[in-house]
Amino acid sequence: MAASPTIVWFRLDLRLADQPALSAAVARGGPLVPVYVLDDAGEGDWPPGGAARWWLHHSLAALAGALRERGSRLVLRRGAAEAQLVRLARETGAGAVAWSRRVEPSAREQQERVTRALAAAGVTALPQDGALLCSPDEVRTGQGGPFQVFTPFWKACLASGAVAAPRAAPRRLPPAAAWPDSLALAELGLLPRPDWAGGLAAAWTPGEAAAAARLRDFLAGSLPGYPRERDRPDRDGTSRLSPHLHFGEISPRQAWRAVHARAQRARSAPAARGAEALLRQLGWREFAHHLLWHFPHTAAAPLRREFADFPWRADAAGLRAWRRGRTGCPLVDAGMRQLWRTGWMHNRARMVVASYLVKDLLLPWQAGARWFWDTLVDADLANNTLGWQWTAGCGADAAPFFRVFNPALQGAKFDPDGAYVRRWVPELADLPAAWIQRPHAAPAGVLAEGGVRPGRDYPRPLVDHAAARQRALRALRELKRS
DNA sequence: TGAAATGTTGGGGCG
DNA sequence: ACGCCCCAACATTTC
Repeated sequence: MAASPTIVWFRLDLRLADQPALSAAVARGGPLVPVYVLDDAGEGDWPPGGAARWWLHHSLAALAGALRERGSRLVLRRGAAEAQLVRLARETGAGAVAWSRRVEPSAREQQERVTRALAAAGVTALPQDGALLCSPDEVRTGQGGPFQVFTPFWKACLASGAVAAPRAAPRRLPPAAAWPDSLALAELGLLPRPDWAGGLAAAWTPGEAAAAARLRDFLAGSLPGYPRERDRPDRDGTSRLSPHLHFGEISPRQAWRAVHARAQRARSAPAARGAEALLRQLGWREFAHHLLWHFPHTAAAPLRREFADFPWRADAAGLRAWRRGRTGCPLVDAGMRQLWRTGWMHNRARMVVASYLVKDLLLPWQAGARWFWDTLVDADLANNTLGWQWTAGCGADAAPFFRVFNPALQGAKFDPDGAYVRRWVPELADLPAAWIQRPHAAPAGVLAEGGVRPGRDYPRPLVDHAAARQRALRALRELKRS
């Protein structure tokens, strides 16, 4: 008897190569029914934000195209995943649903609802691992608990066994005998209206093929210089793989193997160091997912409970200025405007703008996390949570709260010519490098020459950094006393 | 995956 | 030649 159809429920794994859910479905031997279900309610407090929805639209388009090339299709549905999947199983006679596990709290609840609904309908659930190198329950401390410090976590991860070879994409996918109804992609309503996504489209190409090309380009060019260049927002030295990894257009193990292979071929010390540095970044992604799995409350609340009472300020105008890149602090504004325009921000700039919001403005990290969630194409709940709690000093292995970034010094170190600021804050472009990171302190003649009238062409600083730093340290002492 | 304050050292100018 | 001071460079401590 021929095997019944299998539904491949695509989630954050929008690829065909090294796709465990797809492999599991193919292994069952029957026809495949690939589906994507847009289930905003199922994402709880964190449905994808505007930039991520734009990405998702184009990634789904790419996936649908790749499926068509293999004789299949992508069915699109909207609504509660459990209801849609059960309905689709009835429509197609599917006997099983395969998917890739996720670690986000809402996604876990959604998985449980789906599993129950499928069981009730007599359909087999085939959940798979594959979004991570180290499944969260696989690595444990000596005491058997979850890790809370990166380095031992990463060591345990590396020691937990060789990374399996990624699987190639199936050449042909057995089509359904009769295709069920599908929404048109546009009906998902993922594209912004009015269309503000021009900057995103100029900066990015979503989809599995583009992800592979991005990795190839990075390996061909930037890998040896990566350890130093990755810290320079004025250079193009990062991998830019983050949105591709978030949407699963490339698997961490594909990236891992490619980076390793490239470093071995090169047999050069810089390439080897570059490979190690990039893999370490993959490690932070693993660590973030490990933490969100074991501490699901941390997307909203600090991991270190004592920080729940931190005396944050309320300052709507300050928050607004930060969001729009009008704080009067050039490196912060450059980062925030790069984010707004392209849906992405250089990691060094992320640390600086985050430190500025949390410590200079003394605003809650959750407000920053929410803005990043809405504006980043790579918005990922685990990574975003780890990053913000790291900055705010309230997370696992976090920077101590008293570690306050000085934006002008960070600018001098990592954007020494001011090229990054010039690019994203053009009203400062004619200032000399010596003053571009702190125009508020520049002599009047320098400002006049550069065509900058403080408060008119460029905002005066919201806060004086030295004073703001002292205020932040006072707030920390206040917290410690209570 | 800081920065500022504070401490130490050592070379050179100078009386 | 010597002691003294200055200060840059570096190290350590503190937030």
